[in-house]
Amino acid sequence: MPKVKPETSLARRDEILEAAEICFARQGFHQTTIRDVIRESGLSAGCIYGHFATKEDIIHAMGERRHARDAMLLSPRDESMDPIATLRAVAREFLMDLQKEDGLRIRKVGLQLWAEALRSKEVHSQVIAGVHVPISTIIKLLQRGQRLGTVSKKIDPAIIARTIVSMAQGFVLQRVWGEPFEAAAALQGFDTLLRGLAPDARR
Amino acid sequence: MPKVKPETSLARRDEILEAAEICFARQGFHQTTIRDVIRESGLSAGCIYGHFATKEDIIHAMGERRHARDAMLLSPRDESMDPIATLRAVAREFLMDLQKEDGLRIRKVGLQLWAEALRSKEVHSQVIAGVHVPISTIIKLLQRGQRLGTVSKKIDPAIIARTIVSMAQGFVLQRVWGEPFEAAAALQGFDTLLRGLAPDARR
Amino acid sequence: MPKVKPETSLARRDEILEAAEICFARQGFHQTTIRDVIRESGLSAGCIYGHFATKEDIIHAMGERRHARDAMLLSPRDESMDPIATLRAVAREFLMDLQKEDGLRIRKVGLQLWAEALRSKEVHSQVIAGVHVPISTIIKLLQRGQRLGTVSKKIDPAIIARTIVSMAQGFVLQRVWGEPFEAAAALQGFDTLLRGLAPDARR
Amino acid sequence: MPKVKPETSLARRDEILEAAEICFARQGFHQTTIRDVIRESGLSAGCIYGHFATKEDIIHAMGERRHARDAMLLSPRDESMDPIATLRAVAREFLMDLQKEDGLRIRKVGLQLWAEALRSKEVHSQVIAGVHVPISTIIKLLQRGQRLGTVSKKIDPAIIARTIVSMAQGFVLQRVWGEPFEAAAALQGFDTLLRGLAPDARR
DNA sequence: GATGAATGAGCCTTCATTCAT
DNA sequence: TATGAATGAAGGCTCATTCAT
Repeated sequence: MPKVKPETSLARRDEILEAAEICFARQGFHQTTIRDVIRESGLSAGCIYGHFATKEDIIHAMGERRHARDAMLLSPRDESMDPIATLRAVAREFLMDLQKEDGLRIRKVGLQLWAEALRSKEVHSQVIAGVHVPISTIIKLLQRGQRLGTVSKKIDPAIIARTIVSMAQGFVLQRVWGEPFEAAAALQGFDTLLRGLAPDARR
Repeated sequence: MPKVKPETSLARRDEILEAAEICFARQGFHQTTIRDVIRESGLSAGCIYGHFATKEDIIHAMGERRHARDAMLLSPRDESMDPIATLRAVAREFLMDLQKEDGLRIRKVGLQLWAEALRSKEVHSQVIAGVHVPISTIIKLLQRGQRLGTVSKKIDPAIIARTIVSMAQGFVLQRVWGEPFEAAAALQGFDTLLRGLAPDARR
Repeated sequence: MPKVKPETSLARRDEILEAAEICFARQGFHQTTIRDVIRESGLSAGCIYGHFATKEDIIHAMGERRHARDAMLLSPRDESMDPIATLRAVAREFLMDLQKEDGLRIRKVGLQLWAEALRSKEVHSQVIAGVHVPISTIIKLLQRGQRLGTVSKKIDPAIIARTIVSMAQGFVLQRVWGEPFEAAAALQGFDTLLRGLAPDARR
Repeated sequence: MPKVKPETSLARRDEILEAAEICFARQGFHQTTIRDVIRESGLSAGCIYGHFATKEDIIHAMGERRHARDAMLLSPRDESMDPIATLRAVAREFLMDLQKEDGLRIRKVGLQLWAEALRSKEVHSQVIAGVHVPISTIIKLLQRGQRLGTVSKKIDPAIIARTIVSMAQGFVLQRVWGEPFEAAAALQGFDTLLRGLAPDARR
């Protein structure tokens, strides 16, 4: 559909997405008009429609962009480290990113996408795929922890992975709403959960 | 604004909200047209606008409705029970509600509201108020737990309360997306966190 | 069309017209809603539609009302007086009426009717009929003046009658717009015209 | 507000106003729908709203247009001529214009504006401004006439100016209603008034 | 007769998208 | 490729009118 060769000006595409992201974070998808994106980007309608077939298309590209950013944030790292420590490090990085201005902005768009996933099959797939990346990473870490004996063998890695991701999602919500839930505090909450993973934690 | 006397037929108002909820859950606020609500409710445009001044107004009323439902779900209960057990019971009830058809439906609308809170001052207030109800309930339970010695004195009740709420929010997200994260599994994850609250849990 | 016997409650009809007049003077016909009239009259929609078949009907009744008032204002008087003096007396009375609050109000509605006459055959007839009353009265006065020798025989009574009515209409316009054109000044202008009617006025 | 650059195609703006004028003269402002203007102009809704923010805006622009046309009609002319003769010439031109098809049409819209002036502050200002142009022109002519001795020193130029304008307004009314009051007849009436201005006209 | 909730046609306006330049 | 005026389907909302009580 895009009428220009993809490689010719990915820069232009990015320019558009950047402007769209600003608008989407500020007003949501459906309150953002193409004219808003035009104004924000300084480009013209024709130009935007040369790079994206529909507004929906821009939303999908936005989803990909978010996905890519997350994948980078949660990319594979030093496998020699202790799994629990790795988990904590990743969580820390994730939470720190939420403190930054543009980390927050993309999360606001992310929340829109979460809602949009209820309506759009395509966005739903993106969101689910996006969630499965950290889940499987965490599962692997927990399994390694169980093998190493630092994680209780009684817990189900799949369940805990989803639990951890849930917590992260909730942190995101409270952050984008501007609630006073800083990275340090969130990390304390996370640590409490980690404590519950210890092999001999009482019940 | 309402063109009919407020005391007349709150039932009619509810009828409209019921229809709107079905539409909103299915298509989102902005994809739902008043015509959709008209079709779903079997009423006329004029009648709807006799009870709500604008579409936005319907969204706000929807927010109140959700808020009310949550408050009921998390209403005060037997104070003689062990705080941790109480916490677990509330969590259980909340998760069971998510399994039911209309519990799910209202959560889908809730997700829309979470997103809407980024744009609308009014919805934002509602959402924040809605979140503060369980937070303060949980804080009180944790403080009682600390006094009774069943909860570690090292944890900060406010932080843990927010962490628990975060987890719940994440559970909701995964449920409304149709992810395979059932109540029982979610409860296991919750229990893991509770374990981390125990007074002598290792650090 | 009115569903109540006409003689039963002309008072109720008048009540409605009174309220409508207030609304019409304030907002014009088309900006006035039936709800406005309902609010102003303290009656109900059903009641109003029991006395008038349509909103258009109310406008027509309004026209009749205005017509009647004008006919009264310009009703036949002492025929023994000097025609020019009579003319002046009528003009004076007319102009004084315009200084009064409710005289002004009905003229505002009258202006709406003048405009409405362009669209509605029915209102057009009313307006024309309303204009012909003073015209024929004035023609008769001028003809008598010509017979008596106080009015130049060179002038055409029909033309001067229309000219006088034109002046009066213009006075009304400026009054309803709130322009500083008081009765006394208008009367001076009128006198200047009368002077031009004198049998030996030079040219 | 305009979504197209203001300098681009004033012609298009005029095209819209032309179509609107036809509709307004035929049906009045409030009976004219945007659809009517669309049909009459052959343009689209979007296009019209690219040039005018609201329907009200079109009405205001219409007022300006009428104002401009009047100013042109009554524009300054040969100052060496006798003031009374000038006055008569202007009146003549004005009355002849009323005989023409489009002169009549714009006067019909003018009548709507006169009525609208009761409701709209903005239209009111336009109408008043429009009326003040001829008034001040006439005042100056009369004052010059008084200096030259062709106009009685006893009359108040301001009052007579308003009187003359009143007469003109009344002529307009009768013309737009289709009354048999032709330019020649109206001019006779006007002459009668002028006669009353002569220095030695009897009192 | 009176009430007022309900009706529904239709209005003004927006906005995603196209296309001649 | 880029531009931006133009398109027109569709949305939110109003309001004259009806009718069961």
